[in-house]
Amino acid sequence: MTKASDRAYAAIRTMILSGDIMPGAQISEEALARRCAVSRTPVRDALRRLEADLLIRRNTSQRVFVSEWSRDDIEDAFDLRAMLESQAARRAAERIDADGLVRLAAHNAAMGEAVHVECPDIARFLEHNRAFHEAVLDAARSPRLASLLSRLVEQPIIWRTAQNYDRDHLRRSYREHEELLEAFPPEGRRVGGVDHGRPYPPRLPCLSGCLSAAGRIHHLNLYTVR
Amino acid sequence: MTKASDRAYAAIRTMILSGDIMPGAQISEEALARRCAVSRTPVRDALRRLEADLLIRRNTSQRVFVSEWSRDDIEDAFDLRAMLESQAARRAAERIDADGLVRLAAHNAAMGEAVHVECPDIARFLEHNRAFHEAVLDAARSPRLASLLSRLVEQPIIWRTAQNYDRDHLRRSYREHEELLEAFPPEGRRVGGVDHGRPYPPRLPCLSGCLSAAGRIHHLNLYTVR
DNA sequence: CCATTGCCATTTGTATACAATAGACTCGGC
DNA sequence: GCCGAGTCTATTGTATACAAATGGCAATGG
Repeated sequence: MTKASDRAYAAIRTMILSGDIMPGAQISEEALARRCAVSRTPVRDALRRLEADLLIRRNTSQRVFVSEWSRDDIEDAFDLRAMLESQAARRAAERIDADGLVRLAAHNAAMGEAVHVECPDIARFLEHNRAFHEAVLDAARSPRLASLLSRLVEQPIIWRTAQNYDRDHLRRSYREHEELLEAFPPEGRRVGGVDHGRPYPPRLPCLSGCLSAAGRIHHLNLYTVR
Repeated sequence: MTKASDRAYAAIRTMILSGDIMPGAQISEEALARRCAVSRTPVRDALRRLEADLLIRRNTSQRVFVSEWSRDDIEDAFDLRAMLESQAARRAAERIDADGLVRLAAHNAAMGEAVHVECPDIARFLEHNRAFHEAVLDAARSPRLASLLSRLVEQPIIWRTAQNYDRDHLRRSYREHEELLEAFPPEGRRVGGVDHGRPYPPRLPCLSGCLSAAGRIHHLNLYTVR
């Protein structure tokens, strides 16, 4: 049996990400407890975690509301994510082992397969994409970076954007992941600032996001050569 | 009367930052509750917040330990802080108002007074330094950025470093803050990508930290022209 | 009509009791 | 002596009762 607080966390998080409770809405501990069929104690626990995730906020008297997202917030979240993912890639380039490179390649290959067919398997693509990013973050070996980034990658606006990717977006992501992989030098060739004539650490790709004039996100990209 | 959970949070946090409980040590909820003279409930609350601050970690069975810091962790924390403070300064440059500029100048002036005398007032310097950074972050108007950064600025290693600044470090900080202030264009001159012949947004200073060979931090700087 | 005050309902904060669990330890069996 | 099963203890997880505080609302006075 999983813990009640974990169930509550997952349930409330899903409610927020899916838009089941609207941004700006107040949510009371008791109401959530009833919906999750647990007592207030694990709900309180879950709310603290969701607060750290920035999915909820508290007013001055500790009442809880679902976070709202202004256009400025969204741009900011993209900028921050871009910076942090770049940092992850830089660190990963210095630390990733042969195994890690294999795993990255496998995930990206699966992404390619999922999208280079008549009827793309979006769900499969997104899952391997997520795993790819997770693997890069893993190779970066920075719990702090992982902790900060996890607060950003699953924000509602980014999550919803991913749901609306079309095939071109997906192929672009795939291609850019390839570039990142090529930029990672193999293990053991990382001394003296040079890797086979190329400077080391390499000039790495970074994430990019495109915001349309209306504030709708067209393409949250992943790794793009800058 | 302040809330018990706030008191517990502050008390435990101080224990950790001051080294009163050693890094790596296990801490039980009940023991903390006794030391803080509150029940376990507010302690649990405090622990969730400290977890988000990365001051504690949990093992697989949810037991709580004070975070440990490897040299790699420390470098990483500095890099991350540098990135995030830079981002804050960039955003602040586009958003800060006349009032904000005045406040920044006042804090830096106070820092200068505190350190350009025979017997520097370190505590006063550090307080205004903190306020200066807070004001920049405030002007950046990004709750997300503020949330991420707050997880990094008060980490034990950085905190202890600040306690050991000597007068030269302090003067260097002061000077570099001046440079940052000069780089901020006044309100109303921020259109068209040019501010009186200088490109806008300006190439902004960023934070820098110096790590000695032994892993001891010599100077955590604040804003340095890059 | 508006502002102020006091009351009430709602919501969060805290303590405590008890349940569940993980890790340590003991005691046999081999 | 070593290994494993079972037990025991320390620690965390959950429910619940009650306390405190906040915000809304209505009554009252100007």
